[in-house]
Amino acid sequence: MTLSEEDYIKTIYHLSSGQEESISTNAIADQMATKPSSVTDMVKKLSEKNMVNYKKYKGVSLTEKGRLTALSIVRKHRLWEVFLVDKLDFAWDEVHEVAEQLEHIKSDKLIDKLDTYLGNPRVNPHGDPIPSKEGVFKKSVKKLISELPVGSKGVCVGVNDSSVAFLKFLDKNKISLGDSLRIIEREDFDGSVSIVINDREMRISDQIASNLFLEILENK
Amino acid sequence: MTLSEEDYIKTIYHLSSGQEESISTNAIADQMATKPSSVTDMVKKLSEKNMVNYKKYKGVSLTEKGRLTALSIVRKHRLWEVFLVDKLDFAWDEVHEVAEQLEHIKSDKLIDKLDTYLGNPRVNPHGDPIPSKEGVFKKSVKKLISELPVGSKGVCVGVNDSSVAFLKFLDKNKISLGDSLRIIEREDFDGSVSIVINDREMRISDQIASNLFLEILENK
DNA sequence: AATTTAATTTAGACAAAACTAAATATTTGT
DNA sequence: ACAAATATTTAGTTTTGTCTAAATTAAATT
Ligand SMILES: [Mn+2]
Ligand SMILES: [Mn+2]
Ligand SMILES: [Mn+2]
Ligand SMILES: [Mn+2]
Repeated sequence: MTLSEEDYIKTIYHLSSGQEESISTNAIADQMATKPSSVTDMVKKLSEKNMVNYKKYKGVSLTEKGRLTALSIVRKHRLWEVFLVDKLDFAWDEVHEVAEQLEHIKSDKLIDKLDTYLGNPRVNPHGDPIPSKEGVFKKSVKKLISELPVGSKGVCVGVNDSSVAFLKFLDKNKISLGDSLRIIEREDFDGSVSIVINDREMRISDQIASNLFLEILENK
Repeated sequence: MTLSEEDYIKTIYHLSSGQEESISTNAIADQMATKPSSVTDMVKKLSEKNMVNYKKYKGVSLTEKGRLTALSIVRKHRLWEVFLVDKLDFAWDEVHEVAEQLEHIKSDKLIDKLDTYLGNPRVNPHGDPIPSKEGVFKKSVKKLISELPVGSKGVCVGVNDSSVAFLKFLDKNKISLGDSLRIIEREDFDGSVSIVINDREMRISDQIASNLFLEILENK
């Protein structure tokens, strides 16, 4: 697999987000900042190599072989991201570009040893799950805090309402995407929720709980 | 700079071993396992970019710009080798191939932080010096035991042959890089050498003496 | 259902980096 | 000095991955 082939496979994987979905030529071209005609060429080659299912004008989907290849690249990408943040002290938003290069280094031994060295992490600095060597990983499911039972644990990954007011509230209360959060108690009366976030306990209203997504880690 | 250009620059640097020497097309082709005609093409391109001085049929040498570029790649290569051995527990002879890939990762921040993380090492696991960010490095005054007179004292800093067999021999005989060593006597008949290493006297064959580098403290 | 619009593929071109075979320059040996 | 051997360059191809422009197919609108 060339670097370019790997990036295509990974993009197709991300666009189909684990599903069997058929991905369009234009969607891939947009995502990769390339031209649809280039995508057609590459997709034909990947089809020859049994990495994707492709029929003219009908879009493309990963074969099982392609899916496993994608997961192996995603595994490398996210392990390197952990390395950059945990060991080299990069900020979480600086790592993606470098990991985009490092994910293409060819050495099974390297990635095994890196995994061990990092303590076999299961998520990257953004909270995305890291597939195992065999391509198994905990599929992440994001849900609103208001929809989750007491005791749930997860990582803040998104907002439902992205109004300035809501984002300002998050800033003021030192809540950032990527923060770990646990639900301690829910008040039936008003739907307000006690949470522990970054080792700090606080109470949030139902309006807040209905606007903040948690990524829950469950077995796939 | 493309990956390929970088490998050419680095090869030219190593073949001229720091000197102003003019390097032949065939020497580069041999070293890189490629064809002389490919070298000619690349050398023309590097000349366009002011990385090398080139005149038809007269060989090639690095410009100052080319030399600094080479040193930056060597720096990355050797820092990654330290990382692989010190942090990931690779053996000496396993690191070069992976470092050959890692040296091409583009990120100044990455290599700065890696350098800090490793404790600003000045040599790689084979005892070769690591240039600073500015391209300055201590030119190694290391010599093979077989080339040194009786009475020489020094520190083991590198190996010539990094084969598994040789590294295993060193392990078995508790010889590590950093150990102090003194040459007691040399047998003319077979070139074997008596040494004192870590207050322990032993005799090593000419083959061993020809593969172990000392950094000299006193020469007498 | 016909027409317009959008998506996709094809055809032809290009740049990078490699190759082979042939031409040319340099070096070596007598 | 000159022929033979060797080194180097040139010319022409190949592969990979990209592009533009044109043709074709599919989808959306009237
Ligand atoms: Mn990333
Ligand atoms: Mn990538
Ligand atoms: Mn090396
Ligand atoms: Mn390399």
